[in-house]
Amino acid sequence: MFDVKVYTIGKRYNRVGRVWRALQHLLQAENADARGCAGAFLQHQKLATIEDVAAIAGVSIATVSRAINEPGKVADETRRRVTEAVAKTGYTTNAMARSLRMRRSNMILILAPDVGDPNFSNILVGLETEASKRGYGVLIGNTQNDATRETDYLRFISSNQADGLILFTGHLPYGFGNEAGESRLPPMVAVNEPVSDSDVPFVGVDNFEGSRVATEHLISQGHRRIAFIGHSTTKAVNMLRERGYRAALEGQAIAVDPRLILDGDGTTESGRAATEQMFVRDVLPTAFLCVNDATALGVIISLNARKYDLPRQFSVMGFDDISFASFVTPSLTTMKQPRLKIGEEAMDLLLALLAGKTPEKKEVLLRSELIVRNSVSRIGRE
Amino acid sequence: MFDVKVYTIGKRYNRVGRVWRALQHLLQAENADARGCAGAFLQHQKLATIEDVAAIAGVSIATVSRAINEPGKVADETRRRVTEAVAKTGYTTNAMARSLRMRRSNMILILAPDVGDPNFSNILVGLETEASKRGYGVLIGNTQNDATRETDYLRFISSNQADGLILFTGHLPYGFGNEAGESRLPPMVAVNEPVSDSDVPFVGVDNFEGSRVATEHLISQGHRRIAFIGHSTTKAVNMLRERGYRAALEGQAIAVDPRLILDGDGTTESGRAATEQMFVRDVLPTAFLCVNDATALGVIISLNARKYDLPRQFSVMGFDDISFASFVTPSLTTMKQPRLKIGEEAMDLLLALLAGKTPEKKEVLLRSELIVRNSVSRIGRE
DNA sequence: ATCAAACATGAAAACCTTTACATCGTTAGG
DNA sequence: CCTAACGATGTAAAGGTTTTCATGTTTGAT
Repeated sequence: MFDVKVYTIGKRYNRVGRVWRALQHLLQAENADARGCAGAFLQHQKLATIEDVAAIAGVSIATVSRAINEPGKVADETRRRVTEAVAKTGYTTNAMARSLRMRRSNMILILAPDVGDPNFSNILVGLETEASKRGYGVLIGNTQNDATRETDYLRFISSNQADGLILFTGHLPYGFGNEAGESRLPPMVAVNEPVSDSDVPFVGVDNFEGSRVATEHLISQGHRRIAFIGHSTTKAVNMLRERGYRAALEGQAIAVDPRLILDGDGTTESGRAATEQMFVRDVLPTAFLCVNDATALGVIISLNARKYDLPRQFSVMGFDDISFASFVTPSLTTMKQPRLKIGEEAMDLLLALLAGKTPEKKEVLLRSELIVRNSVSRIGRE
Repeated sequence: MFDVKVYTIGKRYNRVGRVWRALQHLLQAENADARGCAGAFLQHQKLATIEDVAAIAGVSIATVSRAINEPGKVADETRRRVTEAVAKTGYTTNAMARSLRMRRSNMILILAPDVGDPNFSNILVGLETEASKRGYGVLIGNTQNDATRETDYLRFISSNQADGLILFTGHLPYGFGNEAGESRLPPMVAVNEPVSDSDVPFVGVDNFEGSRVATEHLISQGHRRIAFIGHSTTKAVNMLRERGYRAALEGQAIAVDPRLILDGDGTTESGRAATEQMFVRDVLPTAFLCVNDATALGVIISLNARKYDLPRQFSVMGFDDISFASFVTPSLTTMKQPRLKIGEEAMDLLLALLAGKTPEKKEVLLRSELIVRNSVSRIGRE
């Protein structure tokens, strides 16, 4: 009994305090107005709160909240008054309070080893576009493959500042699963590279298929001795692209010559080194299929340095279609990754996960597109 | 009197509620533990709160907060107990609650017309690195020069989700100053392009000086007839670079030939168009100073198409040193923008503004660096 | 006319911190 | 011995939402 009474008085007290505060705000707002725009750069301006709006509209804050978030649930007339009050005060929901209450920040953290990577940026644009369209914000973390930084970024997750995670890194961030309390993985989606040894959903290009198409293009131009530059036993992407290459050759009943398959880690330097090695060994192809554009560039540089006339004497094909592919001489024939689309699909998938849906597939593979430029020619005299 | 009594009881009640809740959390945590890692992907896991920590350490939540944020203010023994409790629970401060209370989110919003722009990414890396080092997070907004999107991103500012703003856009975001309540500008710093008609602090490269150095380099190679490609009456960057070009010529007492100054908006296409125009008019320079690398690329493509031997017959110089500059044939001699440094300085300045400091300068200009490659040669027979 | 269901709104709890103020014990200075 | 100052800690308010539950009102069916 006593408790109940206390309660009631407590309520009253509280309510009065709120209204009073609301009035304070209004007064301050008017003052600020009178002062003109002088305080434009002032930092801790009092912004209008939901209470100010409620006071003006003559309703409770609950109603204001509903009018904004579930317009169908309030009477037309009330909604009109609230809308008007919002306009008058310039009210915007305080996202912090909202997130605190809803335990959801509507933010996505993107972890990438290097934001400057040309392969990265357009995927990022896609991610950002889709997120923004759906009312989410995008937080970026540039890890530079540094374990400390990766761990550090997890604070965004554990402190509720981000609801989900996009991984460009190809592995789970260090720092997950160390401490008992730390082991909580947020919903996440991998992009660019699949996360090894895990069931993290992946969105990316179909590397096997793309590489097969690329090889078939070379074959269609009459090439039979096609080198593959970029063999690797560790990089998943390289392995898939090599498999596509092999599949295409086998499909056309062309024997795979192991001397035409050279190691490479996907850097320009590795492309050049591999080419030089071929000349040293004197086992030459008529066409080079490179694991990516950067490698192809190395090959082209090496061939140009040896004064070969491209693409007459050698054809070179890349993969990815990164920005400089069209600027090299000869401009690079390659497979274009649908980066924008990859970003959009990945974000879409992540938001679905956040909404509690279980995706039907753990892997979304998009088609790459053959971009014909000038680095591949029909095989001629040679 | 009565009020006071009510108050006291209210407190007790509240306090009991808190402890009870804290115990609940602990129980749940143990349960979760017992269940193993099954709930790894579970979304709304209850995380440990400051109250759990307080309960375990046997202190009040205020003390926990102090132990974490102002370690000097609590006794050694207490601090030890709190630290231990934090470790045991895996507690992380809830950033939302913290931001709400402190009215500060420790987030910076970056507004850029196109995140994919090669000029952009390394500045972004610099911005991000510095922000992260100082405990700030970085939120990106890709506006695509769309007024609607720019306005839309302001919600991050007005909803307190970001404390400051980095502008790549060269203008204030649309939507500021429209409504009475909307006119509040957060602290901001411009980068890449200064914001016209405003006193927004700018961090960037010294375009005038850089362009002067570039021109002098061409002069030092014996060139006297130097074209400037990229004249503009609207773009501040173009205007500054043209002024640097003129200053260098005048410094060496070389007359400025207006027929050698051509319009250009900084795109590759504009570089090509300008070059073609020169051949049509038959007023030819020995060297092309281009307003940026993209323009230079257009010039090179055009000259290559006309089968000129570069750099023997024409020298071409760029500005920016974007990623493909070293891959073009001939590789591009250019002025390198210290992008990482620009990003770091800009973020440093913004954080200083946020801390309430008034910067001494409204403009931080960094030196660009001459990168000598193969597109410029000493003038020879011609 | 009666009752249930539907509808519109309000009250207050909950989300989790930080911090001004109060309290209490200890120490130093007079 | 008294007081002041100080150091360590606790109490509760404040920050601005969303949402459950309760309350009162209207509608519709019987």
